[in-house]
Amino acid sequence: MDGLLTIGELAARTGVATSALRFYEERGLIRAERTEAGHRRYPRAVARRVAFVVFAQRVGLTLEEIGGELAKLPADRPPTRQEWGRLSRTWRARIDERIAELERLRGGLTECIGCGCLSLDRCAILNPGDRLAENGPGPRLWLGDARPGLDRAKTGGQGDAAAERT
Amino acid sequence: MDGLLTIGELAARTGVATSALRFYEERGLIRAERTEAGHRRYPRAVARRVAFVVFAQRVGLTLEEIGGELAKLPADRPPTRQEWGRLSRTWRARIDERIAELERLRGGLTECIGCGCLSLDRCAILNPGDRLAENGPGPRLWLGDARPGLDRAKTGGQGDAAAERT
DNA sequence: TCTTGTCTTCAAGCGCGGTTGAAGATGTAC
DNA sequence: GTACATCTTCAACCGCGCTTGAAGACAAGA
Repeated sequence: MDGLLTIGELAARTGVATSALRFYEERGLIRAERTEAGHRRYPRAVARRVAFVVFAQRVGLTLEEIGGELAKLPADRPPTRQEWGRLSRTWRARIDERIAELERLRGGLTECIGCGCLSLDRCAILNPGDRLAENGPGPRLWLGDARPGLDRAKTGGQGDAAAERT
Repeated sequence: MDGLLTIGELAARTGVATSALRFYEERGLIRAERTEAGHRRYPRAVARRVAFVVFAQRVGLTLEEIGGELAKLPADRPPTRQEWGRLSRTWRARIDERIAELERLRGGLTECIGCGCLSLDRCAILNPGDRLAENGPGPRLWLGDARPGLDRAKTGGQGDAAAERT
């Protein structure tokens, strides 16, 4: 044991299933050395990367985005303070955005919905500025498009999804 | 026009694609009357339900959960203050939880990760209490299981997903 | 009347993030 | 040397939240 972990050991340490680890590798998020027999061997630093993936997912990033972030970090050593500093600033911003939105929604629970105005036309929360009908897609406007990625509670389909109505 | 909307009109008003509206109907979230020819006709109140769905998705509920919530509300009239009061209390709690988690994660950006301890074993944020390895599943522990549903950034698979490692 | 647009159903497909299972190689403990 | 656990790849499948497309009915204006 050169400080190298088998996939099972890494799974045990990180709490991430082996199938997920292989999946992450396929997606380029982590990498493994191989034994002669073709078995994966993970340097310890990989555990940090896996932890990073889990953390980032929890924050609300997609695996693709996480891959992009990971590409900025060294694969084989802990990141420097500076490297982390850059990264965490971006993340912090995204988290703040999402929190702000949740607070806005929470406010809507009493102010807008509570007052019965969930009738849509007048509702500033559900219908921010009446740009709605003109804009095309639709739910994307409130749901995802404005903030592509964060929480990705619904970046939904794939293409533009330009709805059905002309 | 009895105050009844066609599916296209409802789509235009709500910003939700007709395909999604049919999908919601299939899932029991909304209902439509039918013309002789079988075309859908929506009472105006349905627009409120659709708005509700969008709002709730944004908060982070699944369609199934939203169906449950909608079942508690009248289909044909605006909800009373009391009805809204009950509902919004539960929601507020969920939003608060999610915000709290995001704040915790944000804190981790500097306190835990920033200090380099993303080495997993000592990390209080990634590894809340070391119950991790014992508990079975794994990522579910941090990711979804604790808070089944909210934000559902990852309630992931279906069953228990008891990983691969014994 | 004819054309164009909107509606219907039904089946299939997509992106995401994996899991499951089969078939086989390898490693380890007794 | 023989079990039995762990590993490999590969293909298929899952749940979620829809979208897309085909094939056909219906509606409204010129």
